[in-house]
Amino acid sequence: MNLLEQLNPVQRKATAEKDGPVMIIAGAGSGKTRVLTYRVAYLIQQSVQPYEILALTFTNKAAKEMKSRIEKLVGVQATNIWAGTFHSIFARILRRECEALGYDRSFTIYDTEDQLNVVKAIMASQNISAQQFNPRAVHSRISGAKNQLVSPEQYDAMAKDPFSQKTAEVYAEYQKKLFANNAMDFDDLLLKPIELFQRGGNTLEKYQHRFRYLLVDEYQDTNRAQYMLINMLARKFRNLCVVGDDAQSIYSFRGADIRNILDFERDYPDCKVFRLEQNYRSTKKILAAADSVIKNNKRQIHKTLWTDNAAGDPVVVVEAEDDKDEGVCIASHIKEECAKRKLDLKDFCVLYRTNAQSRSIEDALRRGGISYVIVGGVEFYKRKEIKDVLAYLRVIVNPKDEESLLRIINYPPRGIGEATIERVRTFAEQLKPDPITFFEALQRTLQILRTSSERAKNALSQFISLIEKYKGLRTQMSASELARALVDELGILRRYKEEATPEAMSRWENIQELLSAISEHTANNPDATLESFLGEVALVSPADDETEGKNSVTLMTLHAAKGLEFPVVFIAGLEEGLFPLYQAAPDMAEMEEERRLFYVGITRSMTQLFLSHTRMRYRFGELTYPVASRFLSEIDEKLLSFERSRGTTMTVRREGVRRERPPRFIAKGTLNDFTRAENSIGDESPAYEDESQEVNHLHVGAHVEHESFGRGKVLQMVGKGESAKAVVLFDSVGPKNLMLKYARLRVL
DNA sequence: TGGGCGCACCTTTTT
DNA sequence: GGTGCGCCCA
Repeated sequence: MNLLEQLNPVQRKATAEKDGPVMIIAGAGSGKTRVLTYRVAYLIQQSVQPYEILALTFTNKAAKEMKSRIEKLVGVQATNIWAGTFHSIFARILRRECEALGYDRSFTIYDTEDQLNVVKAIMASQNISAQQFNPRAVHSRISGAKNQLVSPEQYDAMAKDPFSQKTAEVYAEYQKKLFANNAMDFDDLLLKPIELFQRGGNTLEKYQHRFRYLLVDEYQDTNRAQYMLINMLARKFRNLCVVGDDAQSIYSFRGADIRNILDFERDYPDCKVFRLEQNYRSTKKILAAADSVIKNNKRQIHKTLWTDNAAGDPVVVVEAEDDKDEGVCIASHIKEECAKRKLDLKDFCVLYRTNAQSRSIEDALRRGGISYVIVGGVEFYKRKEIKDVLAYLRVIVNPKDEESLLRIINYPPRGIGEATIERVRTFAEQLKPDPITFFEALQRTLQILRTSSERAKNALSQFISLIEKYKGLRTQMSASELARALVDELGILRRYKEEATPEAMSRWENIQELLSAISEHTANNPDATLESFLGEVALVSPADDETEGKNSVTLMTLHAAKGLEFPVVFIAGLEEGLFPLYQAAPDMAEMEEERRLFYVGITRSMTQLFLSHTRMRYRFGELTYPVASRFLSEIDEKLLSFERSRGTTMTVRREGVRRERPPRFIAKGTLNDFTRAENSIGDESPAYEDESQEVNHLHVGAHVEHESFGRGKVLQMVGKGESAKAVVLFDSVGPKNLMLKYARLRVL
């Protein structure tokens, strides 16, 4: 098969430029992934060994997609290519090499929550007031410093104001703590390899030879550390191909440095630059809209996107009454377009700036009977019950992981309280300067703790033997068997089952799902271990979830949408303050990034684009009256058609009451008064009374309908009178615990 | 020691 | 509107 014949002239040239530095500026929808995959296939065709190729992406999804597309072109050889996210590739390298840096191979990867806990613990131990200095802000500074390759010492030297000085103290301690815990955070996964490569010896050379051909996707989103890594690896053979689009750089909040792409030609004066400017995705009007927006940004690489596609329909701007109405408008447009253009639900996607916005849209879709999937949202592996079980597994694998140890030492409750933990701490302190891990301290405390209660002592010794037991079992059982045995012994599932509340039931299910995930991992990988599972889990993102195959509307944040395309796209919440999002005064650089984000959103769309904003929106629990986004006025008016909803599409009776009163009412009091008054209106309305009567006839097994959750079955009744509750298993959302007083259930 | 309740703060966006 | 944290009581 001649690969090159299937490409347009520029794509072909970019693909066939086998050696030396290459930069491909790939506009939205210009076949970027195609070029990347063909390039890899071409390299292999030109006798480059697959294992000599390293392809770096930002999401697991992108890596997977690339791999499977390459496999289609070159067959099973593709499995030998190293393709993955920066974090997963370098984690893999670190597992092999970290002993040179003093870590064990079983190091734990800390997620954001773990990182924040460490910061909080350090601040507490250093008597830094969490009131005065926000731990989140401290953590974010630390992470920022790490991304910029600023060491604790350097940070300290630059710290002028009190906040920075405190941060410097915490930063230094934080690094020590993580090392002592044999743990790395996300930033370490990039920093430590740099450290490793800079140490001298032949490690760097080894990997330079190993990865003779480097490809980097989304180069515009690389941060300082990633930039360093790429350049270190590429220095020897200079076969570096980066692909990116400065107009789609949307991760500077995470340390991405747009200069990396803008300065590539300076870094590699002999580089070949190719521009992919033909867009194969969108209609002329959509492309023109995107262009009219992005040209308001000052700093960008010049390029002109064009397309042979049809002119297409105008972009529709929808003004909705409020956030609920916005959802309803979206739902009705979806139905309408579905019928008119013979589209499937999977052809639609709804994008928003913040996750919080999904709620009202979900409600509307649910009521409209439109099935949907959310990409992202609450991450499975961040749920409490999952993190609890994972903490056990982590401690079994890496007993130095104090963070996880503290999480489970008294979970499930076994009578080891703060006092006992404090006693162990003091004991460990006494042993200075001979540092021992917290787990070792626990073991030794047993021998010397005479003062503490017999109960605490027993609890401690049981806990320790439990951990020891499973550490021993690791060699005799598969990861999944061990996890099942552990969960069983802990009685977590039983506890949740007995609790029988909807939350507990959902937690129960999640743990089951976790166990299946471990089984699946064990089944899929011949050399699967607990470590390999934990390592993988630490780096998955919710955007990696499989959503394909389901015929549903896709809901996600604009950030999550990068790299995807849909025939019909809705972008919701185009209001000043929300999109562009700002907290304080909007700053120029941030505004340009917001604009690029909007550009990314627009260019996801193939044939139809809807942009919506509202006249009223609930934010932070309060009603606000937003102004339409400046981005809307940046689009050439000739490309737009306007539409206004009067909100009459709303069908629920309670809203009917509210609509008669709104702003006039507010003028008389504060917003809080309004909120309260509004509730009492609802509570006293006859419609509500009627329904609550009906509820009295509820019984277990009854089929009911809820205004937003749809149909369900009553599993359990709890309490009486005012505080009566029902556990209802809904077809759409699963189990829910509802106060009968408020939930207006209709018996079917 | 643990659990329950009420309040404050909140929210970008993600590996 | 939700979650995490701190306080108070059994």
